[in-house]
Amino acid sequence: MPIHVRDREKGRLQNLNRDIFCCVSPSIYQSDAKGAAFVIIIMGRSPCCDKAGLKKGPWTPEEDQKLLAYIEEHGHGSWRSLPEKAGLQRCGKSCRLRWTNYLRPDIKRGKFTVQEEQTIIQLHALLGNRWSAIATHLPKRTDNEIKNYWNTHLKKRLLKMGIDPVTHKHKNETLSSSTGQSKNAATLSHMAQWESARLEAEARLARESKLLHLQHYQNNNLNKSGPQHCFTHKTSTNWTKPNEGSGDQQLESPTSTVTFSENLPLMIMPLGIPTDNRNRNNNNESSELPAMIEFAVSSSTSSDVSLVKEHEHDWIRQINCPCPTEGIGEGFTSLLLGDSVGRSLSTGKGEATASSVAGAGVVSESEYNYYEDNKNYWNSILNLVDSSPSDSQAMF
DNA sequence: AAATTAGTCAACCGCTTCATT
DNA sequence: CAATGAAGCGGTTGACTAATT
Repeated sequence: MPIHVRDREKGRLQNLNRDIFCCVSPSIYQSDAKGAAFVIIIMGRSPCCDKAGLKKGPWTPEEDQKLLAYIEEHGHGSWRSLPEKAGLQRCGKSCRLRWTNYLRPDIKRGKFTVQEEQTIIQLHALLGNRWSAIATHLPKRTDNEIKNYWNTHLKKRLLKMGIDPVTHKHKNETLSSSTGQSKNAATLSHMAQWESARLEAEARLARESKLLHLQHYQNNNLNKSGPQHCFTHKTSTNWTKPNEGSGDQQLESPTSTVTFSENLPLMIMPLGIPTDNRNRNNNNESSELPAMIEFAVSSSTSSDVSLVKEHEHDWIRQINCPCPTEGIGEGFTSLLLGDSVGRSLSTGKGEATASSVAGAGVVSESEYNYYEDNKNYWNSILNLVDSSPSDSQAMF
Protein backbone atom coordinates (compact mmCIF):
# COMPACT_ATOMS: atom_id res chain seq x y z
CA MET A 1 0.00 0.00 0.00
CA PRO A 2 1.50 3.34 -1.00
CA ILE A 3 2.21 5.85 1.68
CA HIS A 4 2.02 9.52 0.82
CA VAL A 5 3.63 12.17 2.87
CA ARG A 6 2.04 15.56 3.08
CA ASP A 7 3.86 18.46 4.53
CA ARG A 8 2.13 21.48 5.98
CA GLU A 9 3.94 23.72 3.56
CA LYS A 10 4.00 22.75 -0.05
CA GLY A 11 7.38 22.35 -1.52
CA ARG A 12 9.15 21.64 1.71
CA LEU A 13 9.45 17.93 1.19
CA GLN A 14 12.98 18.40 -0.02
CA ASN A 15 13.99 19.59 3.40
CA LEU A 16 12.23 16.94 5.38
CA ASN A 17 14.53 14.71 7.28
CA ARG A 18 13.97 11.00 7.33
CA ASP A 19 13.90 11.25 11.12
CA ILE A 20 10.32 12.25 10.61
CA PHE A 21 9.51 8.81 9.39
CA CYS A 22 10.83 7.08 12.43
CA CYS A 23 9.39 9.65 14.79
CA VAL A 24 5.96 9.99 13.27
CA SER A 25 3.33 8.46 15.45
CA PRO A 26 0.95 5.85 14.01
CA SER A 27 -1.85 7.71 15.71
CA ILE A 28 -1.64 10.51 13.19
CA TYR A 29 -1.86 8.24 10.18
CA GLN A 30 -5.04 8.96 8.31
CA SER A 31 -6.75 7.05 5.62
CA ASP A 32 -7.51 9.06 2.51
CA ALA A 33 -11.00 9.43 1.12
CA LYS A 34 -10.77 6.39 -1.12
CA GLY A 35 -9.05 4.36 1.51
CA ALA A 36 -6.44 3.49 -1.07
CA ALA A 37 -3.54 4.86 0.82
CA PHE A 38 -2.36 6.15 4.11
CA VAL A 39 -1.57 9.81 4.31
CA ILE A 40 0.89 10.86 6.92
CA ILE A 41 0.33 14.40 8.04
CA ILE A 42 3.59 15.85 9.22
CA MET A 43 2.98 18.27 12.02
CA GLY A 44 6.61 19.17 12.51
CA ARG A 45 9.69 17.21 13.22
CA SER A 46 9.77 15.43 16.49
CA PRO A 47 12.80 16.27 18.53
CA CYS A 48 15.31 13.49 18.82
CA CYS A 49 15.10 13.64 22.61
CA ASP A 50 11.44 12.69 22.54
CA LYS A 51 12.42 9.08 22.19
CA ALA A 52 11.36 7.11 25.20
CA GLY A 53 13.58 7.20 28.23
CA LEU A 54 15.91 9.94 27.08
CA LYS A 55 16.70 12.55 29.66
CA LYS A 56 16.55 16.28 29.02
CA GLY A 57 17.53 19.30 31.02
CA PRO A 58 20.59 20.13 33.07
CA TRP A 59 23.45 17.69 33.18
CA THR A 60 24.49 16.11 36.43
CA PRO A 61 28.16 15.78 37.44
CA GLU A 62 27.84 12.03 36.99
CA GLU A 63 26.67 12.44 33.42
CA ASP A 64 29.48 14.89 32.74
CA GLN A 65 31.96 12.39 34.10
CA LYS A 66 30.59 9.63 31.93
CA LEU A 67 30.72 11.75 28.82
CA LEU A 68 34.19 13.05 29.55
CA ALA A 69 35.54 9.62 30.35
CA TYR A 70 34.09 8.15 27.20
CA ILE A 71 35.39 10.87 24.91
CA GLU A 72 38.82 10.83 26.48
CA GLU A 73 38.94 7.10 26.01
CA HIS A 74 37.42 6.71 22.57
CA GLY A 75 36.78 10.11 21.09
CA HIS A 76 33.23 11.06 20.33
CA GLY A 77 32.95 9.20 17.05
CA SER A 78 29.36 9.25 15.94
CA TRP A 79 27.37 11.42 18.31
CA ARG A 80 24.27 9.46 17.55
CA SER A 81 25.69 6.23 18.85
CA LEU A 82 27.73 7.78 21.65
CA PRO A 83 25.09 7.96 24.41
CA GLU A 84 24.42 4.27 24.32
CA LYS A 85 28.10 3.38 24.30
CA ALA A 86 28.82 5.85 27.09
CA GLY A 87 25.90 4.65 29.17
CA LEU A 88 24.03 7.95 28.97
CA GLN A 89 20.29 8.37 28.74
CA ARG A 90 20.71 11.36 26.44
CA CYS A 91 20.37 11.98 22.76
CA GLY A 92 23.55 12.42 20.73
CA LYS A 93 22.77 16.03 20.05
CA SER A 94 22.54 16.81 23.72
CA CYS A 95 25.89 15.11 24.30
CA ARG A 96 27.52 17.03 21.49
CA LEU A 97 26.23 20.31 22.85
CA ARG A 98 27.35 19.54 26.37
CA TRP A 99 30.80 18.70 25.08
CA THR A 100 31.22 21.64 22.75
CA ASN A 101 29.76 24.24 25.08
CA TYR A 102 30.95 23.06 28.44
CA LEU A 103 33.18 20.03 28.78
CA ARG A 104 35.73 20.65 26.05
CA PRO A 105 39.16 21.10 27.62
CA ASP A 106 39.96 24.25 25.65
CA ILE A 107 37.11 26.36 26.93
CA LYS A 108 37.72 29.50 28.87
CA ARG A 109 35.06 30.49 31.34
CA GLY A 110 34.44 33.58 33.37
CA LYS A 111 34.21 37.26 32.68
CA PHE A 112 34.83 38.65 29.25
CA THR A 113 37.74 41.03 28.99
CA VAL A 114 37.40 44.49 27.50
CA GLN A 115 39.37 43.28 24.50
CA GLU A 116 36.94 40.46 24.02
CA GLU A 117 34.01 42.83 24.31
CA GLN A 118 35.52 45.10 21.69
CA THR A 119 36.10 42.22 19.38
CA ILE A 120 32.56 40.96 19.74
CA ILE A 121 31.07 44.37 19.05
CA GLN A 122 33.24 44.96 16.04
CA LEU A 123 32.73 41.54 14.56
CA HIS A 124 29.02 41.79 15.17
CA ALA A 125 28.94 45.00 13.18
CA LEU A 126 30.47 43.17 10.28
CA LEU A 127 28.98 39.72 10.59
CA GLY A 128 25.71 40.22 12.39
CA ASN A 129 24.43 37.32 14.43
CA ARG A 130 26.86 34.84 13.00
CA TRP A 131 28.05 33.71 16.34
CA SER A 132 30.17 30.80 15.23
CA ALA A 133 32.13 33.04 12.88
CA ILE A 134 32.59 35.54 15.67
CA ALA A 135 33.64 32.79 18.05
CA THR A 136 36.50 31.74 15.82
CA HIS A 137 38.17 35.05 16.64
CA LEU A 138 37.72 34.67 20.36
CA PRO A 139 39.90 31.78 21.39
CA LYS A 140 38.38 29.48 23.97
CA ARG A 141 34.97 31.12 23.88
CA THR A 142 31.99 29.24 22.51
CA ASP A 143 29.47 30.70 20.12
CA ASN A 144 26.77 30.04 22.68
CA GLU A 145 28.61 31.96 25.34
CA ILE A 146 29.24 34.88 23.02
CA LYS A 147 25.65 34.92 21.90
CA ASN A 148 24.44 34.95 25.49
CA TYR A 149 26.89 37.66 26.43
CA TRP A 150 25.79 39.77 23.51
CA ASN A 151 22.12 39.40 24.32
CA THR A 152 22.47 40.01 28.03
CA HIS A 153 25.22 42.62 28.19
CA LEU A 154 26.55 44.17 25.03
CA LYS A 155 23.28 44.69 23.24
CA LYS A 156 21.85 46.52 26.19
CA ARG A 157 24.95 48.57 26.61
CA LEU A 158 24.82 49.75 23.00
CA LEU A 159 21.13 50.52 23.30
CA LYS A 160 21.80 52.66 26.33
CA MET A 161 24.45 54.50 24.36
CA GLY A 162 21.84 55.23 21.73
CA ILE A 163 23.39 52.86 19.24
CA ASP A 164 21.26 50.45 17.32
CA PRO A 165 22.73 47.02 18.05
CA VAL A 166 21.59 45.76 14.68
CA THR A 167 22.98 48.47 12.42
CA HIS A 168 25.61 49.72 14.89
CA LYS A 169 24.63 53.24 14.01
CA HIS A 170 23.75 55.99 16.36
CA LYS A 171 20.03 56.65 16.34
CA ASN A 172 20.55 60.26 15.26
CA GLU A 173 22.64 59.09 12.38
CA THR A 174 19.90 56.73 11.27
CA LEU A 175 17.26 59.42 11.40
CA SER A 176 19.22 62.04 9.52
CA SER A 177 20.25 59.90 6.64
CA SER A 178 20.89 62.13 3.68
CA THR A 179 21.77 61.34 0.10
CA GLY A 180 25.44 61.32 0.82
CA GLN A 181 24.99 59.16 3.79
CA SER A 182 22.90 56.67 1.90
CA LYS A 183 25.71 56.51 -0.60
CA ASN A 184 28.08 55.83 2.25
CA ALA A 185 25.66 53.28 3.57
CA ALA A 186 25.72 51.53 0.23
CA THR A 187 29.50 51.54 0.30
CA LEU A 188 29.46 50.30 3.84
CA SER A 189 27.11 47.54 2.92
CA HIS A 190 29.32 46.67 0.00
CA MET A 191 32.42 46.60 2.16
CA ALA A 192 30.67 44.62 4.83
CA GLN A 193 29.77 42.02 2.25
CA TRP A 194 33.37 41.55 1.28
CA GLU A 195 34.54 41.54 4.84
CA SER A 196 31.85 39.06 5.63
CA ALA A 197 33.01 36.77 2.87
CA ARG A 198 36.57 37.05 4.02
CA LEU A 199 35.72 36.43 7.63
CA GLU A 200 33.67 33.45 6.68
CA ALA A 201 36.68 31.99 4.99
CA GLU A 202 38.75 32.81 8.04
CA ALA A 203 36.21 31.11 10.22
CA ARG A 204 36.57 28.01 8.15
CA LEU A 205 40.33 28.21 8.42
CA ALA A 206 40.15 28.58 12.17
CA ARG A 207 37.74 25.70 12.47
CA GLU A 208 40.01 23.48 10.46
CA SER A 209 43.01 24.45 12.53
CA LYS A 210 41.08 23.86 15.71
CA LEU A 211 40.28 20.37 14.56
CA LEU A 212 43.92 19.75 13.95
CA HIS A 213 44.77 21.12 17.32
CA LEU A 214 42.27 18.89 19.04
CA GLN A 215 43.66 15.91 17.26
CA HIS A 216 47.08 16.98 18.37
CA TYR A 217 45.81 17.41 21.91
CA GLN A 218 44.35 13.98 22.01
CA ASN A 219 47.39 12.32 20.55
CA ASN A 220 49.77 14.00 22.94
CA ASN A 221 47.83 14.57 26.14
CA LEU A 222 45.59 11.63 26.29
CA ASN A 223 48.22 9.31 24.97
CA LYS A 224 45.77 6.56 24.35
CA SER A 225 46.02 3.78 21.86
CA GLY A 226 43.17 2.42 19.81
CA PRO A 227 40.77 4.12 17.46
CA GLN A 228 40.74 7.90 17.52
CA HIS A 229 37.33 8.67 16.19
CA CYS A 230 37.12 12.01 17.86
CA PHE A 231 38.68 14.93 16.04
CA THR A 232 39.15 12.91 12.90
CA HIS A 233 39.74 15.44 10.22
CA LYS A 234 38.26 14.62 6.87
CA THR A 235 38.63 17.23 4.21
CA SER A 236 39.50 17.50 0.60
CA THR A 237 41.89 20.38 1.17
CA ASN A 238 45.51 19.49 1.34
CA TRP A 239 46.33 20.13 4.94
CA THR A 240 49.21 18.48 6.65
CA LYS A 241 49.69 17.69 10.27
CA PRO A 242 50.99 20.33 12.65
CA ASN A 243 54.74 20.84 12.74
CA GLU A 244 55.23 19.51 9.29
CA GLY A 245 56.15 21.56 6.32
CA SER A 246 58.44 24.49 6.32
CA GLY A 247 58.89 28.11 7.05
CA ASP A 248 56.45 30.51 5.61
CA GLN A 249 53.78 27.92 5.17
CA GLN A 250 53.19 27.82 8.84
CA LEU A 251 50.45 29.80 10.37
CA GLU A 252 49.50 30.39 13.94
CA SER A 253 46.02 29.21 14.67
CA PRO A 254 44.16 30.31 17.79
CA THR A 255 45.48 27.35 19.64
CA SER A 256 48.02 25.63 17.51
CA THR A 257 50.34 25.78 14.58
CA VAL A 258 48.85 24.82 11.30
CA THR A 259 50.77 23.95 8.23
CA PHE A 260 49.74 23.98 4.63
CA SER A 261 50.97 21.99 1.74
CA GLU A 262 51.67 23.20 -1.74
CA ASN A 263 48.07 23.53 -2.79
CA LEU A 264 47.40 26.30 -0.41
CA PRO A 265 43.89 27.17 0.61
CA LEU A 266 43.04 30.48 -0.92
CA MET A 267 43.22 32.19 2.45
CA ILE A 268 46.96 32.43 2.46
CA MET A 269 47.67 33.22 -1.13
CA PRO A 270 49.63 36.42 -1.62
CA LEU A 271 46.53 38.42 -2.21
CA GLY A 272 46.63 41.92 -3.46
CA ILE A 273 49.76 41.25 -5.42
CA PRO A 274 49.69 41.74 -9.15
CA THR A 275 48.81 38.60 -11.02
CA ASP A 276 52.35 38.15 -12.31
CA ASN A 277 53.74 37.78 -8.84
CA ARG A 278 51.01 35.64 -7.49
CA ASN A 279 52.00 32.35 -9.03
CA ARG A 280 55.11 31.88 -7.03
CA ASN A 281 54.03 28.39 -6.12
CA ASN A 282 53.85 27.50 -9.76
CA ASN A 283 50.23 27.11 -9.08
CA ASN A 284 47.83 28.67 -11.48
CA GLU A 285 44.97 28.27 -9.09
CA SER A 286 45.82 31.61 -7.59
CA SER A 287 44.82 33.42 -10.72
CA GLU A 288 41.47 31.77 -10.43
CA LEU A 289 40.90 33.10 -6.98
CA PRO A 290 37.59 34.80 -6.59
CA ALA A 291 38.03 38.49 -7.09
CA MET A 292 36.09 39.16 -3.94
CA ILE A 293 38.73 37.54 -1.78
CA GLU A 294 41.48 39.43 -3.46
CA PHE A 295 39.67 42.70 -3.02
CA ALA A 296 38.74 42.01 0.56
CA VAL A 297 42.26 41.33 1.63
CA SER A 298 43.83 44.14 -0.26
CA SER A 299 41.34 46.54 1.18
CA SER A 300 41.78 45.38 4.71
CA THR A 301 45.46 44.74 5.00
CA SER A 302 47.13 47.49 3.15
CA SER A 303 46.69 49.71 0.20
CA ASP A 304 50.36 49.53 -0.60
CA VAL A 305 51.21 46.62 -2.82
CA SER A 306 54.72 46.28 -1.47
CA LEU A 307 53.38 46.27 2.04
CA VAL A 308 50.95 43.59 1.18
CA LYS A 309 53.73 41.51 -0.22
CA GLU A 310 55.97 42.08 2.74
CA HIS A 311 53.34 41.39 5.33
CA GLU A 312 51.10 39.15 3.35
CA HIS A 313 50.63 36.75 6.24
CA ASP A 314 50.61 39.22 9.07
CA TRP A 315 46.90 39.73 9.20
CA ILE A 316 46.34 36.03 9.48
CA ARG A 317 48.89 35.83 12.25
CA GLN A 318 47.18 38.66 14.01
CA ILE A 319 43.80 37.11 13.72
CA ASN A 320 44.99 33.72 14.77
CA CYS A 321 47.31 34.84 17.51
CA PRO A 322 46.77 32.64 20.56
CA CYS A 323 46.77 35.69 22.79
CA PRO A 324 43.57 37.67 22.47
CA THR A 325 45.08 40.84 23.79
CA GLU A 326 47.74 40.80 21.15
CA GLY A 327 46.09 39.12 18.24
CA ILE A 328 42.66 40.55 18.44
CA GLY A 329 43.17 43.63 20.43
CA GLU A 330 45.91 45.01 18.32
CA GLY A 331 45.83 43.01 15.15
CA PHE A 332 42.35 42.35 14.05
CA THR A 333 40.83 45.19 15.97
CA SER A 334 43.06 47.69 14.34
CA LEU A 335 42.46 45.99 11.06
CA LEU A 336 38.76 46.51 11.51
CA LEU A 337 39.30 50.05 12.56
CA GLY A 338 40.94 50.72 9.26
CA ASP A 339 44.24 51.18 11.00
CA SER A 340 46.03 49.46 8.23
CA VAL A 341 44.99 52.16 5.85
CA GLY A 342 46.04 54.80 8.27
CA ARG A 343 49.33 53.08 8.85
CA SER A 344 50.11 52.73 5.21
CA LEU A 345 49.36 56.37 4.72
CA SER A 346 51.55 57.52 7.54
CA THR A 347 54.54 55.20 7.40
CA GLY A 348 57.62 55.97 5.43
CA LYS A 349 56.75 53.20 3.05
CA GLY A 350 54.24 55.36 1.33
CA GLU A 351 53.19 58.96 1.75
CA ALA A 352 50.02 58.22 -0.06
CA THR A 353 46.95 60.36 0.05
CA ALA A 354 43.41 59.28 -0.18
CA SER A 355 43.24 60.08 -3.83
CA SER A 356 46.52 58.45 -4.67
CA VAL A 357 45.46 55.36 -2.86
CA ALA A 358 42.21 55.44 -4.73
CA GLY A 359 44.11 56.08 -7.91
CA ALA A 360 46.14 52.97 -7.33
CA GLY A 361 42.92 51.09 -7.89
CA VAL A 362 43.11 49.36 -4.54
CA VAL A 363 40.97 51.52 -2.32
CA SER A 364 38.56 53.93 -3.89
CA GLU A 365 38.06 57.41 -2.51
CA SER A 366 34.65 56.56 -1.19
CA GLU A 367 36.08 53.51 0.47
CA TYR A 368 38.78 55.63 1.99
CA ASN A 369 36.11 57.96 3.31
CA TYR A 370 34.28 54.96 4.61
CA TYR A 371 37.35 53.94 6.55
CA GLU A 372 37.78 57.39 8.00
CA ASP A 373 34.13 57.73 8.97
CA ASN A 374 34.00 54.35 10.51
CA LYS A 375 37.33 54.74 12.20
CA ASN A 376 35.83 57.66 14.05
CA TYR A 377 32.69 55.72 14.71
CA TRP A 378 34.55 52.78 16.14
CA ASN A 379 36.86 54.94 18.15
CA SER A 380 33.88 56.56 19.78
CA ILE A 381 32.37 53.20 20.59
CA LEU A 382 35.60 51.82 21.87
CA ASN A 383 36.20 54.80 24.04
CA LEU A 384 32.87 54.17 25.65
CA VAL A 385 33.45 50.46 25.92
CA ASP A 386 36.91 51.05 27.28
CA SER A 387 35.41 52.96 30.13
CA SER A 388 33.36 49.98 31.18
CA PRO A 389 32.70 48.12 33.32
CA SER A 390 33.74 50.35 36.19
CA ASP A 391 32.69 53.52 34.42
CA SER A 392 29.60 52.00 32.99
CA GLN A 393 27.81 52.26 36.25
CA ALA A 394 28.23 55.98 36.34
CA MET A 395 27.50 56.33 32.67
CA PHE A 396 24.24 54.42 32.69
C1' DA B 1 10.43 36.97 55.44
C1' DA B 2 7.77 36.24 51.43
C1' DA B 3 6.52 37.46 46.86
C1' DT B 4 7.71 39.35 42.65
C1' DT B 5 10.70 40.85 39.03
C1' DA B 6 14.86 40.88 36.37
C1' DG B 7 19.07 38.88 34.81
C1' DT B 8 21.81 35.04 33.38
C1' DC B 9 23.06 31.17 30.78
C1' DA B 10 22.78 26.10 29.81
C1' DA B 11 20.15 23.52 26.99
C1' DC B 12 16.76 22.65 23.55
C1' DC B 13 14.53 23.02 18.94
C1' DG B 14 14.26 23.17 14.22
C1' DC B 15 16.37 24.45 10.14
C1' DT B 16 20.41 24.47 7.09
C1' DT B 17 24.63 22.78 5.40
C1' DC B 18 28.01 19.40 4.41
C1' DA B 19 29.72 14.85 3.23
C1' DT B 20 28.88 10.43 1.63
C1' DT B 21 26.57 6.89 -0.94
C1' DC C 1 21.88 14.08 -9.15
C1' DA C 2 19.07 12.67 -5.43
C1' DA C 3 18.79 10.55 -1.04
C1' DT C 4 20.57 10.06 3.28
C1' DG C 5 23.20 10.62 7.69
C1' DA C 6 25.38 13.68 10.59
C1' DA C 7 26.80 17.92 12.35
C1' DG C 8 26.54 22.97 12.62
C1' DC C 9 24.11 27.01 13.54
C1' DG C 10 21.12 30.63 15.49
C1' DG C 11 16.82 31.61 17.88
C1' DT C 12 14.44 30.63 21.86
C1' DT C 13 13.15 28.65 26.28
C1' DG C 14 13.12 27.86 30.99
C1' DA C 15 15.48 26.85 35.34
C1' DC C 16 17.99 29.05 38.54
C1' DT C 17 19.68 33.03 41.16
C1' DA C 18 19.93 37.76 42.67
C1' DA C 19 17.78 41.99 43.40
C1' DT C 20 13.88 44.54 44.59
C1' DT C 21 9.43 45.51 46.63
